[in-house]
Amino acid sequence: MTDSATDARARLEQAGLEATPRRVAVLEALAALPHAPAAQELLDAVRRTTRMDKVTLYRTLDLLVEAGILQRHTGADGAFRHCMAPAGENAPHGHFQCTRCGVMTCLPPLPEALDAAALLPAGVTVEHVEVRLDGVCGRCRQG
Amino acid sequence: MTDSATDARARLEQAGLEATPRRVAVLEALAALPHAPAAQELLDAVRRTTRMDKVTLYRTLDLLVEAGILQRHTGADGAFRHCMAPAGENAPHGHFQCTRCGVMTCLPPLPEALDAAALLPAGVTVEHVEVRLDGVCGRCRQG
DNA sequence: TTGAAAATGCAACTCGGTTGCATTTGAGCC
DNA sequence: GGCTCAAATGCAACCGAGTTGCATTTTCAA
Ligand SMILES: [Mn+2]
Ligand SMILES: [Mn+2]
Ligand SMILES: [Zn+2]
Ligand SMILES: [Zn+2]
Repeated sequence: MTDSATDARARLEQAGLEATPRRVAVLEALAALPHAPAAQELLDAVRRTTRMDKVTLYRTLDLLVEAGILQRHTGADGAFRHCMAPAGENAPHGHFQCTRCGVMTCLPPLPEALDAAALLPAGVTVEHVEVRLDGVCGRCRQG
Repeated sequence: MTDSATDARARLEQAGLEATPRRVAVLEALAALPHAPAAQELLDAVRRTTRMDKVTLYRTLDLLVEAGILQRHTGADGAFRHCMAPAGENAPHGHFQCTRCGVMTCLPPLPEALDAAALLPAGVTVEHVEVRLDGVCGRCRQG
């Protein structure tokens, strides 16, 4: 049993969720990827070790987002990406997405400047802040 | 001929695009809406005055975004929204989207704090900044 | 061991958006 | 006013991400 699997189990049980093989596999695959993958890429990664239907993946992602273990972000292409929520940390972070290869990478925590709710119309409540920088990554820019 | 139609024609011709009835109708409908609609809502609005196929709308939106007349933004639900790009202004603005009714509203120009490319990995080029605040709007919050 | 609840798989479906191709429109020209 | 040809539009079929309903399997507690 790898320690990443142990970590995955710990986070699941800590959230009161059953540590099933697919859920552990999803968390392990996600931890092994250096970026925030789309569902299809994550499914491919999981399937290298575990048989899983795409419906199960989508249901698992819903569950993990609901439990606060994962964060869901909107890609410039309209497809969702998921990344690990830093454990015990609640500072939101933004993402960079390459318009050529589509890879989305996590950025360090945002400056507080964004919390400036001064911009907001009156009477609204903000639950989530999404910041995405779109451009060309080093590799696609012919690095 | 309303002056909003005249404005629409002006912007189209200024961009070197033919001012066809559908294009003018799309720009007029968009200018009349107080927010950044999804394609279906925009199509409904246009159809109150003009017969238009959804494919024509999507092609028109592509064209207007390409010409810099419209901006395209990703909604929290994965569907795109479009809003008028302020003429002659290039400061990016963010959006607020209500998680209950789905309405997306434009916000005033962003503070410069976001341009802090200090957060970025080396070798990347940023072309577009997308900022979206998700929460509950005044009306849905039972105003 | 067994029974019920939860998790998973499979097929069919929805919805936003796209593609190919036939038809119509309209600006430039006579 | 009538041609001409490219651009614009409509229609049908399609695509991919994500969802729903329901049958089957797994898990865990009694
Ligand atoms: Mn992230
Ligand atoms: Mn806007
Ligand atoms: Zn790239
Ligand atoms: Zn609302």
